[in-house]
Amino acid sequence: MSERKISQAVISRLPRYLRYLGDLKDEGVERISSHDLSVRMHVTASQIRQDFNHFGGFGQQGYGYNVVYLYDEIGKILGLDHKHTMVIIGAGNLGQALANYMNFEKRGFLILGIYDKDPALIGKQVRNLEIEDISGAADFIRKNNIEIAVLTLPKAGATSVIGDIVNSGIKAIWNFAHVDLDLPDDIIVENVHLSESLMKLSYKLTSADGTERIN
Amino acid sequence: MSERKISQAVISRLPRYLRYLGDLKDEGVERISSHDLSVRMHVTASQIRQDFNHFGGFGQQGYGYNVVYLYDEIGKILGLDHKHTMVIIGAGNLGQALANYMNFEKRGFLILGIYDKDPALIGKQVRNLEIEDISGAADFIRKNNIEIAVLTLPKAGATSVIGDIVNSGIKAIWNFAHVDLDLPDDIIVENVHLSESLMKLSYKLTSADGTERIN
DNA sequence: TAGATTGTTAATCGATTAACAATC
DNA sequence: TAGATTGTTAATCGATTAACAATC
Repeated sequence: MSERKISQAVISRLPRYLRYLGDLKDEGVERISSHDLSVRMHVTASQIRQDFNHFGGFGQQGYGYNVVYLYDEIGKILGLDHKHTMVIIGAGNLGQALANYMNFEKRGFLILGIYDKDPALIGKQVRNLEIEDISGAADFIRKNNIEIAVLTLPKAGATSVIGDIVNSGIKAIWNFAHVDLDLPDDIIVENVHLSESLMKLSYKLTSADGTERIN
Repeated sequence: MSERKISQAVISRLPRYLRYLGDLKDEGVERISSHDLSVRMHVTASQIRQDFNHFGGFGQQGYGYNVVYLYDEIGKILGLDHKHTMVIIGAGNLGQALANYMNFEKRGFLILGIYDKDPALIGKQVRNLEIEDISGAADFIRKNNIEIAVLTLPKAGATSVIGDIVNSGIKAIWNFAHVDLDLPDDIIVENVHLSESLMKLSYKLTSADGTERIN
């Protein structure tokens, strides 16, 4: 808020920086220059310095960047120094897979509820949670101040459920449904459109092989 | 190949165009102008026309674009007029969720095998497939000319398995593992880094709320 | 101190938007 | 024909890269 707006491109690169710095930390590397990091990551040193300097000076002339310090700072920028609470809306295969995925918890993302409308699923145990009826989701979010709703529903289900969720005081939606959610400005949306990702792959596959389209 | 290189930004927008055109088709809309589409999609009409014109003239002055024709053409550009064969490498929660996801099949993406190294999983039925030992994956890819390997493995597993897969003649990798694969140029990679997506969401959440970082 | 490397300004490159002539 | 709307060129904007003075 106090800083100038950071571009989407820069933000998208932060998690990757964090990953490489984590690896360096694990290797016991103490400091790294933008140049050495650029070689590892296959980006320009200039971009690395520009990116970091959006958030203030993390390095030292003649020395480079302290790996642990930089790792921690980028973690803070990404909000990984706080815990975050989540519920999963839609307990199909993908919803259950996300609920079972332990690594989110390690990063401080706590899954506190999982919901579905299918009576066949309600009551089923997923990890340490029981799948509950979707009708109770909004109330749970409100009472527990849940920050993030993970939408893992089919397209049709998503649009019908979204109204309730929006009015529950949810702060962000991690959207796996194949729809563009039209939400109030103060609700954050991050989309994961798997089928679009697969189509991009298909495009590259198609344009790469010799068999050029006749039209 | 014959055309000038299309930028990544344009390619990324194609699946979204396809989705909106599919919706219009379902609504029975016969033709649409770049302006009307721009209003629906919240992009500029100029961008729409520029994007389409990378692939040739799909429209008609004074008329606009024929919805069904444009839908089909973008589908062809994305390679959705062919079938594509896939195997899933890693039969954990995410691998099984993807295997069970019916919509890929509708688009012509056929999952023909699912592999894991965990003896507890091998033999388990997932949809119409049985989880097989990972040691047989490369051979299966080679014999059946499989195009796409879906990597749904933990980081450590991914790096150890990737060598075999690369030498099997695979054409593309849909990578869900948290690593940057270092592959020969002729193998296409499309990454889906879920944890990076969640971190971006976390960033927005953190920078949006009043509690600005002290540093 | 001399060498290394940052932080930052300036130059370049590419992508988006605007404008309009071509044409259905 | 007149009106609408594309295809395409030109202008603008933003992001990336290069360069270098500041400084550890």
